Amino acid sequence: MKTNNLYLHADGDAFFVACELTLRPELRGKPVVVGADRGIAVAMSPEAKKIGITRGMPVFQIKKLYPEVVILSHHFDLYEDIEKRMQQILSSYFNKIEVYSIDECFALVDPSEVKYFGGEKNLLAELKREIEGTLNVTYSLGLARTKALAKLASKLEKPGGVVALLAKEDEIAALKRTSIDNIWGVGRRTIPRLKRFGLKTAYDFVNFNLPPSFSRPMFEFQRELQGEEIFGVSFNADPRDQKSIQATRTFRPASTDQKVIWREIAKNAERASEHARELRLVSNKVGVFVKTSEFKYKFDEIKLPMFTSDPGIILDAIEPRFPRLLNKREKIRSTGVILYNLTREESVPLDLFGRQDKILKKRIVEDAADKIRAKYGQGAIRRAASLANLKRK
DNA sequence: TCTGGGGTCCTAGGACCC
DNA sequence: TCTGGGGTCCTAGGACCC
Repeated sequence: MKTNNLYLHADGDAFFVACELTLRPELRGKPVVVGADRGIAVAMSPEAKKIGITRGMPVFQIKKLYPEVVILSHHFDLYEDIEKRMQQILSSYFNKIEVYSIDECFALVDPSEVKYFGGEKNLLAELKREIEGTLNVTYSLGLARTKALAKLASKLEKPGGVVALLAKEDEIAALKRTSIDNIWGVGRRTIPRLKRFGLKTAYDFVNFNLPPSFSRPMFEFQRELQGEEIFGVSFNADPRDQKSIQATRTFRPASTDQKVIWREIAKNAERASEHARELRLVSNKVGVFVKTSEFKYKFDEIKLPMFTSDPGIILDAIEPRFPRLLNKREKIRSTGVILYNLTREESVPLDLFGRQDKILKKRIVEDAADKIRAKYGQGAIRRAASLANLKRK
């Protein structure tokens, strides 16, 4: 049975800025940037884009070059709240939706639905009216035969665009208008490879005979753009199915001091394991990295002696391997800790000696610490390591 | 004093087994 | 004696995404 599914993609316009403006309407019409704490611009209002600010531009540079720009720091709770309400709106229209990221959703659109609204134009207009009326935030909408085409469609007339690609000729025109640099799934490594074959647009990509040396995802994105349904809309993932958790922080000034760097790693291990405990997940493999002031990464991976979310055990495992990430000459600007192989606590098999069991009991201590932090703030409790030095205990 | 932070999936190659 | 051909699991590293 051949169905004619359609896919909707909704993409928040300058989402973090738009969310901030719901609380600070007096800033509307001004150049506003949301900058990840003292770091780089992650979202820009159209006015800020117009004067030349781009994603990734360092905040210090923006301040210097464009003193008139308002720079806000981010508030993820607010964005998540608006995302949830967006999810509710979409759920009231469609049976199957997928929250792809904090500012993007997909929905599977049944053709009967389109009919019910009297055509795709009406459906999209109605949806847009409801979203913007309720949330006071604008989204660009794309409707097409596949996910990849819908995503391409929503990009075409950002911000605030509503683009339906139903007729074949519209689809072709849209592919021709999209540069090879802006294709979902084709990243910075692959773009130059494709350009070497003379490809310039998504249309060229769709009609290109990909050599087998390209990876599977590349073939899948290509077929999606050709109109073949490869990616379905998946129901929202349970956070407990998450496969990794990471915590990383940049610190200033960059340092070669082992104690300083270790303290940062300890803080990250605490934050990552706290997050794991919130989700009641445990890990048996940990990754640790440092980033030098030249932006060079050094990475190591360590198998843990058991499944755990205890920062003490995690730090004990990292400690002997830590010195080889450093050398005297290179300054370190940030560190990170990543927990892999996340497994639900309740599904971890107990080992022969019941060690695992003791670890889980030890969790109670950490839980108490988490509660205190929740009540009195992050600084209330810290492991000795993140306060002081290499010699813990 | 200069550039966040947090994720997923694929692949090639080695170990091991029959 | 002179080395086939699978399968599966794990790992490290790379590529992609927001």
